[in-house]
Amino acid sequence: MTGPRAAQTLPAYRRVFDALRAELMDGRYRPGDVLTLRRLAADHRVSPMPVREALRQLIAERALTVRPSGSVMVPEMDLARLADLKQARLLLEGRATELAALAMSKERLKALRQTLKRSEATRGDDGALPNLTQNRVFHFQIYRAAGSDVLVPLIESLWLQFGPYLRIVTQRVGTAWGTGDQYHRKVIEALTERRPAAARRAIERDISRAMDILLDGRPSDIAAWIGLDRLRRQGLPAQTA
Amino acid sequence: MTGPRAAQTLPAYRRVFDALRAELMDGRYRPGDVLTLRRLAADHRVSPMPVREALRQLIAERALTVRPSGSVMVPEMDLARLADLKQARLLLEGRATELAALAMSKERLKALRQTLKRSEATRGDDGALPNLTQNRVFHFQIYRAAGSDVLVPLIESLWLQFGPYLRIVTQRVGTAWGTGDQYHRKVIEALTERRPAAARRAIERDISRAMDILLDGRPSDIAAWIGLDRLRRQGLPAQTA
DNA sequence: GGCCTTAACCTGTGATCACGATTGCGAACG
DNA sequence: CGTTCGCAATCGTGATCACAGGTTAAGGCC
Repeated sequence: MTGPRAAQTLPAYRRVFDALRAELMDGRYRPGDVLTLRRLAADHRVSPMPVREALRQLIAERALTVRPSGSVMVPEMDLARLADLKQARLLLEGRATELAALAMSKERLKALRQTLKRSEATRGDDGALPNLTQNRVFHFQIYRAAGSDVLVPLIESLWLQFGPYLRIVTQRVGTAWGTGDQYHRKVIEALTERRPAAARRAIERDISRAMDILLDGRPSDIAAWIGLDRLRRQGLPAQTA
Repeated sequence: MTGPRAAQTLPAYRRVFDALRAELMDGRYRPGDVLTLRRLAADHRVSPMPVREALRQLIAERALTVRPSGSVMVPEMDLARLADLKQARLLLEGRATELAALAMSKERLKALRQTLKRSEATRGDDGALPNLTQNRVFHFQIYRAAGSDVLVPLIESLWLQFGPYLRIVTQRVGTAWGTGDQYHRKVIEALTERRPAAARRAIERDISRAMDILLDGRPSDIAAWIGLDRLRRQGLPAQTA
């Protein structure tokens, strides 16, 4: 278990990378969380070395940041940066959706409708996690259909950056998140009719809705989400700021 | 020389990363070049380990790709991907320039004009390398002025991707590259007058001009640039395809 | 009793080693 | 002379170890 990938086996650093990436994008980590090498190595039953390689990749994607001491943590960000991320999302995902409207095949449209159905079916389940995953699948099915191998990785980087804040959305809106499916329906409609501008506007509304919940001027929710750990790190009693 | 950064000393993997990144962006490597760990380690007088970390970051930025065997190489790309990169550049750098036109300060404008002067001064020097570097400095001075910490890294990723092909431009156009400065003058003009739309159009023309040289339907130049190594790798006699 | 010091632990960094897959070069064969 | 086979050098991967900076918490001193 040491040489290059043995036929079908992925290298250890790849497995760790994929696992962390998915967890970050689905909001399983919280801003400010510190990831230590030996801890992650023990979790994944590998030596610290493959973990280092995986973390380096995630750092390059802006999914993680390096603290002055050298340790790695999930980025914290202010409202200005979230607004910046929102604008970048509108730009890139809007364009990708336009391109998808021109290139979308019948098969992909069918698969997209199935994803929407699955999302509606899991609504109201125990946690927000399944819905978040379904939402991610929905969006990237569209973006991949755009046929741009350049845009998709850039968009993935954006999702990795706001991923740790994404769970706030589902926590806040609760069942109201189900209405997100309605935006998705509009997107599918425009894609079916091959109307790029309409599809872009629909996806922009969906993005704006989600990001505006974070930007809503109610920092108490963000504080509740990221604050616990930060307060705990500072040794203060765990009470809301 | 082993612990975390000793006050002012950057870690080894950071030094290797910065060096490789600059070399890639300025086109010092050719598409298809294979980078081996032990070779780079010897070049930078470090062990293979810091090199691995540096390469992982560059792979995540799409500046390098992993071959099936696991070794790392400078990506090769076809015209379709170059066209894709061009579109992404127009989108992201166009937007960044718009933002810069609104936020550009007098000091930054002055620095920008100095960069242009330096570029005009080095025109006709021995190699194309100084001009490429000046060109890069010029563009990123603008993009950084946009004030978006999200957009700039994405644009950097794009530059890293077409960097290995960039030298073809200067090889082809020769002294005609000097006229690139004229496009840059137009950009400065629009930025000075705070006209975002005009600034975007000007930078788009500059980008299109450079990328179109690569897309010009004359693959012989690209073949001459990337072909030597590829042919050599395939064991064929080194003659133009 | 409060504050400062100090020692032990934990962190990331980097080198070295072992292992197996890959690659390339040379020889032997067609 | 061209092709193919095989061996040897080289490659990437991953584990282990040593080291130094940073953090924490306990213990001693004022």
